[in-house]
Amino acid sequence: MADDSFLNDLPKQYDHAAAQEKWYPFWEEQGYFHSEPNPDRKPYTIVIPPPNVTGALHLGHALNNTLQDILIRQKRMQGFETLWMPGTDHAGIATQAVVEKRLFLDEKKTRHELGREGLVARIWQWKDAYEKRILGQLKEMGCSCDWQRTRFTLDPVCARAVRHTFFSLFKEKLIYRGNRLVNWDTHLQTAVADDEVFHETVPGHFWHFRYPVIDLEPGEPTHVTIATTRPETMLGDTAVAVHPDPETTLEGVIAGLKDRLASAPAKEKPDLEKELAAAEKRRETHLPLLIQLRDMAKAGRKLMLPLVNREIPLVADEWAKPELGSGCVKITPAHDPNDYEVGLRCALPMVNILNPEGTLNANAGPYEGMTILDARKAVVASLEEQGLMMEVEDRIIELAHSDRSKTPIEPYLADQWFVKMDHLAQTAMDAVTDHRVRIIPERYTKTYLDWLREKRDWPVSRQLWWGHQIPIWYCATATEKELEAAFAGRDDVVWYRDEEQDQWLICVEEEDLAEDAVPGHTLTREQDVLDTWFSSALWPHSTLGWPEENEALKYYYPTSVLITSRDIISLWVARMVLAGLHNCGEVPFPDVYIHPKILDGYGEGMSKSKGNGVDPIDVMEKFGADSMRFGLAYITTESQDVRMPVEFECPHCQALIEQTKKNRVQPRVKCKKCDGEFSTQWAEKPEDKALPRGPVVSERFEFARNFCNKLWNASRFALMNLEGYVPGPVPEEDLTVEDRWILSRLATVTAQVTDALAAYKYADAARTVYDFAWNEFCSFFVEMVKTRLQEETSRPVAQRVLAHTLDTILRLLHPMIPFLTEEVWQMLGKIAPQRGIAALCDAAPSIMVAPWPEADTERQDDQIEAQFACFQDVLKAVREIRSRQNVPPKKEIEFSVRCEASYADLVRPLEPYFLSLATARATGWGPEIAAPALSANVTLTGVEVFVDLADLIDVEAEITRKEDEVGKLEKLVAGKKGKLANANFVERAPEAVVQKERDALADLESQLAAAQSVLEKLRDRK
RNA sequence: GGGCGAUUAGCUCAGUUGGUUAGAGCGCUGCACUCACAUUGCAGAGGUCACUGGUUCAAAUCCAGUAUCGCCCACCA
Repeated sequence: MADDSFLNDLPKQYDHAAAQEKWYPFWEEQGYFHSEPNPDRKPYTIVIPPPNVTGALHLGHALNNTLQDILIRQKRMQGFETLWMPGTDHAGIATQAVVEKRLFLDEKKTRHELGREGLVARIWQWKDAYEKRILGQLKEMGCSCDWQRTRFTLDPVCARAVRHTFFSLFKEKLIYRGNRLVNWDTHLQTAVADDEVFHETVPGHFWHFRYPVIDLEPGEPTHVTIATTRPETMLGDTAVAVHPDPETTLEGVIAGLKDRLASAPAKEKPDLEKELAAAEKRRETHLPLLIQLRDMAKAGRKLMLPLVNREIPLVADEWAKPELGSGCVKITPAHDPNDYEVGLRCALPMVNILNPEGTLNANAGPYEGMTILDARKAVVASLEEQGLMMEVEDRIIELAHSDRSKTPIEPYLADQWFVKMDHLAQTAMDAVTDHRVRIIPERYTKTYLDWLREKRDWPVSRQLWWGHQIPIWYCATATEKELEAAFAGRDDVVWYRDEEQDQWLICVEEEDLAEDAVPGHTLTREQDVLDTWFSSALWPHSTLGWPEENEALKYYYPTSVLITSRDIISLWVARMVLAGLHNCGEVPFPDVYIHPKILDGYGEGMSKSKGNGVDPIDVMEKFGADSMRFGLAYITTESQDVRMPVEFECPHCQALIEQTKKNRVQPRVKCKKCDGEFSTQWAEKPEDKALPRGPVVSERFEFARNFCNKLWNASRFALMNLEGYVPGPVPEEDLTVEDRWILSRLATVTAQVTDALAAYKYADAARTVYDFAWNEFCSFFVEMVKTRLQEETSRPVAQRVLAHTLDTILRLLHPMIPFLTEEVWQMLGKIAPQRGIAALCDAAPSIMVAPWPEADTERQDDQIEAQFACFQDVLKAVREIRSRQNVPPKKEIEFSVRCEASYADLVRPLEPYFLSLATARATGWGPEIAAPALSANVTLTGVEVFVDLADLIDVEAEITRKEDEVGKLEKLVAGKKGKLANANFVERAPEAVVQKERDALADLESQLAAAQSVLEKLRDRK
């Protein structure tokens, strides 16, 4: 006898917190998350996109990880040996920046006061704290990662992979060092990548000033005028450029404008005309001067750079646009990307005027030591003093800022390390074009290929302390012979001569080199660390222990799918593909699924800096992990990003306060309902921090919470009614119509959910099972089974079908709703340990390891489904009449149905259910049924439902309703008639479509006739 | 500047290869709480599918253009 005492204590509402606390540790103890290579099963592997240890997870992470766990759990149930590899990313610059910021805020200390070791130790502490928090959040979400394999991009296993990769790229000469212009973050004192730079518009000025011409000859201009938004950079100017062919270029511009004007729409013409007039005027005013200057440039003439009194050449270069400004442009190769290119083309010296921390260096002469802004003021003042300053315009400037420190970026010349991309990029492109890697949705392949096509070399060095230090040692003094002697017999050391710097670059594969590794010489190690993406690029194989040849790597690599967001397709996905191909000779994954982005109610991305970010922990506390997961899966459609309006929840009265662009950046917000105040993430002052915190939540998860609760209660009903359950096969003839209907639908739904998940159609899977569980299982099957459970004879079969159907629904939902399904599974196992209709199965000890349902296609029965649909139609008609006639719920009514005899035969077996589902009793079925004298009526296709309510009926209401119905039907009939009267349609449309329309017309006409006849009767009786 | 995507009910979204009277959830209206569930049930109202053209017997769906919004990439002395 099963112990079912727990049934008395089941709460009416699903207690998500209790279930989560109970089952996650259980799964862990059972070792279900852990995977080992198993030759008897196929592997299914996902590596987590490692979250940055900079902070806690946000809702985007919750979505990303939910989608991964859904696949992992499903595949595990399908019998794959599943590995979900978890881990975190050290996120070099981002993490160092937050820790430095904290250090300064809390202790007023800079990293220089702590030193490299001290700071790195602090960052490890930070990492430990946040890694714990991140992994904790994943566990709370129910993620079934193999925690025993947890990796960190900076741990020894990953470090070894980084060293080996760097070494082999260096050996193949795919890594080089060069003096290049980089985006310099003067605050963090490091180069940052292009993608770590954002632009912000700020008000600024556009200064026009002039440089004197040296050795002036008669008829020549005394000065050359140039303009800039950054006048202090003139200290680093090494030339002024003018276009080599201003005549043709200007003519070209004018011709182009004329062409455009000819074909432009009227509303753009005035602007174009203005532009053309300006260009033509310029031909008169500027061109002669530009030609003269060009000739002077070709003659090698020089200008005097004021303030620092340096002679600089006038050069001819196409970068100077004759149609813009004065037509001349100052060239500062060390501090501007375009000027840098000009500098290379014209072999100009590159004068760096900046110190790493953003002050001016000795090259700036009298301005040495000043900050950029101070120098700017001083330079402007000096130029004015010397009468060289012309006009000053106000101008809005798009200023580059560092994403990490939020301070302005300075273009800066520095020694940097690069990975040569031409060949590597090509391999990554080929992998996608020949479909070894498939990107889903497909449109993102364009993003991927477009970026790779540029094949821009990848700058991989960062002047940071937190990261993989570049394994290069420098030696300027040794000879090649000495190196050969020192590293004789070692194939883990290679060296090249750096001609630019006149020194040896020595790279070693694994062990660090000692200072005195080359006798008689001192080696110094490169201080820079590698770009974070360098280690992330190796993630799919480094986590499996590469370069070590081990069983896990062989078994799990390549992984099965990568699930990520679109903003890192180029940064990460492309680099993983090329690194995987380079290191392992195989793509890292055959599929890349790009999921939607979660936006707020204004259509903006969520971020901490906007204050609209939702913390998954808050969502789970309010709705439960199951609801969050289901809600996220439900919105994951292929086509679209998703808007999720967010609200503050008042901690005093739980009222929801709409988030506006205004209040979401305030440190405190007042509740509109209870007037209580609460703090937000912006609270910094003690008086704000003292207030209770108002979490940012979204009501979008409510429907999922309701669904979970519905399931919980349906399960509760089933459990409470399985008393005396005896397992056993059910003979086919014992199945009722509703049994066969639900089993048919169950087979279809099982197939649909399985197919949807295989195609990454999460929303389809979620919607399908939601509709089935709620609208078919709960609303019909459970309701209908109630009466059968009351009777001894029908009870056993009813119980078996009920248990089996619930069992299958639970398994279909488990990947999305893991905790609730396990909770019910365990209870169901106690009462009904063996389940099934034809063949019996012992319930698995956990739903996590239960087999994924197979669609029982033999049970799919269109006829039964059609029969059931008829029943549902009539039931709905009866309910509608009840409702619109305001019949009290407990009052029993009678109805009759005029229909074909065959229709009557279909529905009659289900006749008793009209009583339990609509408190209604059928008095007659068939073609001979006559309309009662006074009736409420619903007309269906070939079917009329009558309720004789004699003196209770609200005749007036029925007349109005019927009139509306007749009007509507008349319109439809007219529409159809028109369509069929169109010879074109009848001739050209496929016969089947035409026939369909004819049938529809006939049907509508009969409905109309029926409705009219009822209406007439009602009018007569009035 | 280049590319990608979106625009369907008050809100958030579905809508297969063009083909019945365009759907769901929330919200709204009415009715109903001993009987699994009020986080519920039953019923109802609510849409010129952004706009303008085109293709077609037939367009929410295909094509072109316009408008608005979002995202990515590049660039701006």
